[in-house]
Amino acid sequence: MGGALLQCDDVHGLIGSLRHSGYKITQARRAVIETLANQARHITAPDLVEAVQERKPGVGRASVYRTLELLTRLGLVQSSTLGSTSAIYFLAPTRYHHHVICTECQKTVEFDECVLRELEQRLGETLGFQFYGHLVEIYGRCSDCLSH
Amino acid sequence: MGGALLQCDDVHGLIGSLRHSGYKITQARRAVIETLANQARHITAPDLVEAVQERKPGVGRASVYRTLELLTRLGLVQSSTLGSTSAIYFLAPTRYHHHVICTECQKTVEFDECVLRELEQRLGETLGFQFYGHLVEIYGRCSDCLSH
DNA sequence: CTTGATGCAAACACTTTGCAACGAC
DNA sequence: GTCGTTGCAAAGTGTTTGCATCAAG
Repeated sequence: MGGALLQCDDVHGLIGSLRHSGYKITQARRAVIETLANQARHITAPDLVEAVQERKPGVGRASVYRTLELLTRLGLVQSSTLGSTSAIYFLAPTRYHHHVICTECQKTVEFDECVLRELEQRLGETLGFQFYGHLVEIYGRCSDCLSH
Repeated sequence: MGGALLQCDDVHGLIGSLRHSGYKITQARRAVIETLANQARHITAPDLVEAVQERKPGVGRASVYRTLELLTRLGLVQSSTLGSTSAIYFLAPTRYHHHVICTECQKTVEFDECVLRELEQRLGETLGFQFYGHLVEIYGRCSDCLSH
């Protein structure tokens, strides 16, 4: 299927990025990247540890966490918690407002515009879901961090 | 400012929902709800514990976690981790695809459509950000769970 | 060879649970 | 008065760190 090619691209691209930034391409890092690229979907760190060790026994827990930290710092991987270690909670939105987040300094800016209403309606009809909210976060680097 | 009114509405609305569902309105629950409504932004559980205890000393850590679990189950609060206890990680999207998530059975459906490109461009210009990705998750209940 | 990266184990942080006591209704 | 809820403390998970060793470049 098409997925395989994409995964392959992902793996090469990520490894290239690491190498280009001067990081060594180790067995542990390679295994983490391959495993991540293999995921259809989000994965938690503990699940990733398990999956990585299945693919390449002997890789240590800590290396998985360290690789995750590295890839996130380089912007190659994203987490849903803005760098904090635990989940983030927020009131289910009654009015939609979302966040623009600088992944370097964690500065955030709210924006109110919601472009998802129409999409939500359409998806709901197609999939038979009843929706009550959504999370939209846009990641980037702010002007301050860009100028460093 | 307008925020205060909104917060007030939030608090009353949430407490009403709880009461309506037959849950008792306790000091601990009230403190958690007020604190949440007071947040400009996301908050992690540990930070929430601290903030709640500042507002109302004596409230136990466990009650904060239990209230968070309750509110999330009722759809009044959302977390960014889809119910899992730890952060979720994913490759920074090169092609945009997002997820529709049933918060009851955790079933997810991908969709490719991305309506955020234009918004992203506009926001980038306004705010001086350079973006490299975004997270979009739409929460609801799937047809199976709706029919139970 | 050199030095960054690793695996391990111990420390630390976060979350959940059991239970006696309490307080919302 | 009843029973759902609480606070506490202990147990259970998840994450980070120090350090001797290893292996990528």
